[in-house]
Amino acid sequence: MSLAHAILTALNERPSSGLELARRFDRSIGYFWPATHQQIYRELRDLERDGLIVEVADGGGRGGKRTYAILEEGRDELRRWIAAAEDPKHIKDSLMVRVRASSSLGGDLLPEIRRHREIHARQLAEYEAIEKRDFQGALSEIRRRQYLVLQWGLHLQKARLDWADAAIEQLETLSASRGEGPIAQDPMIHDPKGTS
Amino acid sequence: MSLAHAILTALNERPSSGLELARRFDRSIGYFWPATHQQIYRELRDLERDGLIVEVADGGGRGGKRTYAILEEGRDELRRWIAAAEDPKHIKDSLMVRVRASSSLGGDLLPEIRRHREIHARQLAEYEAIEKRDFQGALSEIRRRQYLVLQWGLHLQKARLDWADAAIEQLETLSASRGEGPIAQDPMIHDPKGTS
DNA sequence: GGAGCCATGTAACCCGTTACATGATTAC
DNA sequence: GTAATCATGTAACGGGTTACATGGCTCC
Repeated sequence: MSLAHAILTALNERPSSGLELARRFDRSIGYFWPATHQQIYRELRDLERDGLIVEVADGGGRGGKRTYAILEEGRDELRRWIAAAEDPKHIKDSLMVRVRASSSLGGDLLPEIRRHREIHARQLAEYEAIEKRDFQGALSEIRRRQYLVLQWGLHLQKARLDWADAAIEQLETLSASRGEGPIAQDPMIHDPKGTS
Repeated sequence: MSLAHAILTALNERPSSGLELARRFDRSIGYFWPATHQQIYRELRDLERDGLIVEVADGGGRGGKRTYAILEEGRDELRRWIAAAEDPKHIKDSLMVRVRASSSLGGDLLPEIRRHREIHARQLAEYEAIEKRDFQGALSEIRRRQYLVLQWGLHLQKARLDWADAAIEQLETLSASRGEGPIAQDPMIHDPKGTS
């Protein structure tokens, strides 16, 4: 239920058209709430219908640029949402499921983990470049809060990188001691309490 | 597209009924691929239709327990999927969007961040308990791979905890120096290159 | 025979994904 | 005038969420 709120946040910073929002979502806000232009257009329609935003400087329908701005009702809704309690969502991570699957089925995950390692290293470098470029020296309060968001990105990518490095090391020493192949014939795994 | 694979992974470890799977998904596998019983029943139906699993020890329809086991075709599909390249998915994090929103709208996020801190501290403690209980001393290869998955859980919760602690500290020193309330009257924010 | 739980299932809705369609503007 | 790009939009599908329905078993 929060693509709407992410869009309200973006429009609260600056009135924008759908495509401008889509492009802004490729960076900054989109790092933590990605969205395609199709989703954004649908949501803009709904937000306008609900009276939280308005179209300004109308430029007609298909093909013409439509710029939207947030209304006071939209800010009210944003304030309400900021203050609301909302638990962190569980993260889906197919790589972890595959590691788990490989523990009973075998298979060489090293190339894939190395590939992910590089992706996270690149993302980390990108965040660090943003940090150097935009968050040096004395910061306004607004900027300091934006910095907090970037800091989470840095933390997350570092954690992924650390995990990948540890995993690569552990799997290399494992595969050095034997040839690859299925690890277990028996599908049952060791599970002392039957609660796995 | 990988709830099916998560279920195949679970069934490869041990044949199970729908509800047993749902319960197993509340722990272990479900930490990285959560699923409700409704999803699981739907997926079991489709997997059986596609010939990747079979019902064994049939107990009739509504109200009777149905136990499923993986077929060799299911294992083939799992092997194929383990080896396939699949990029890490972007993570949606509504707390980060709210921090960003609060940077132009104001609002006190400290209570919410403290609440999240406690949730992550509890989850970390849970993972550490599992580590102590199940991953001490010499480990089989199977168990070592399962340990890798747990290690990612530990990394992730530690990163969240660290971020929360840093955020709490920074926001406390900020709010100590002024009263709460909107930070900016002007919805436009500082954005040197217009690329935020 | 009713309360509570185990177990499977249906239905409606929302959101995200993918593929495609169409109009407007600019560059040559 | 046509190709490329900007910009908005439609349609179909699939997965996840929530609420609810139903049958069977056990305990008292």
